Amino acid sequence: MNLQESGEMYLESIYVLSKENSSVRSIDVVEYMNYSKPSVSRAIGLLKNGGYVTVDREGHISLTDTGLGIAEKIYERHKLLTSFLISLGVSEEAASADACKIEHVISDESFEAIKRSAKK
Amino acid sequence: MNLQESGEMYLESIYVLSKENSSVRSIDVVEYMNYSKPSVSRAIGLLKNGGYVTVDREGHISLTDTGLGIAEKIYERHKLLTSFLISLGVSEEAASADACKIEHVISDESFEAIKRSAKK
DNA sequence: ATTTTAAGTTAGCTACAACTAACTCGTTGT
DNA sequence: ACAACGAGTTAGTTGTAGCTAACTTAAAAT
Repeated sequence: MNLQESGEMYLESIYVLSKENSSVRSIDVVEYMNYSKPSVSRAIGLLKNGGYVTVDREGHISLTDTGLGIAEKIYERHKLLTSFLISLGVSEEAASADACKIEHVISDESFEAIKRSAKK
Repeated sequence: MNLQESGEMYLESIYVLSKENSSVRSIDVVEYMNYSKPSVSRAIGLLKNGGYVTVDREGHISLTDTGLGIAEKIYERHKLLTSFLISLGVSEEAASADACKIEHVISDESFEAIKRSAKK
């Protein structure tokens, strides 16, 4: 199973929610992402199927090692790309929205280059 | 008709091909984008329908003013984002590939900010 | 104890955008 | 004249990823 952009968004959302709350259920993802319950249900099913999350009998969603790795990577990109754009004078809202798009499509090579340049 | 990312790619391709050759037909787009003939046929139909291109009875595709405006905008983004990434030490191939993704999703605000920073 | 609510699932729809197979139709070659 | 080829279209399929409507099931409230 190869993860699509949408899968990465779900993992990132679960990751962020995990940091804010003690447990994450589908309904939390529904509210956070503003998607319908069936859309989230289906997506979580795919992520479970692909070995990116586990769901216990109470519906608590946990990231697997693989899932956590991806979520952390995307989240790091999101934060860094956002602050990079802000440093160029972009508004917070636009920076975050654009980071959200770019984080899924940029190569490791380009991301690392931006990261290096931002560190200086 | 609201233009999707794929529509922008077609317009950009037609624009680039127009600069290289005297006329552009569907088959040229097929070869350039490495898509099937029906995919290109359908896409050109949509672009024609949306007022982005015209096609004469010999199959020669021309950009309308609207289509040209979009193509130029995307192409400018492509060039600038590519050279921006290259200036950060990214390889030409990765820079171009990433620019190709980012050019469709970045906001005007962020693009202008990167443009300003690249000019210095 | 029964009703109501919350959470999740099933079924089926829509849109986008690629694909193959097979067709038309006009130009070129023999 | 007719076969072959090139360009384009039609029909139908696939995959991704949203959606609504309607269902199940378990927990909470009356």
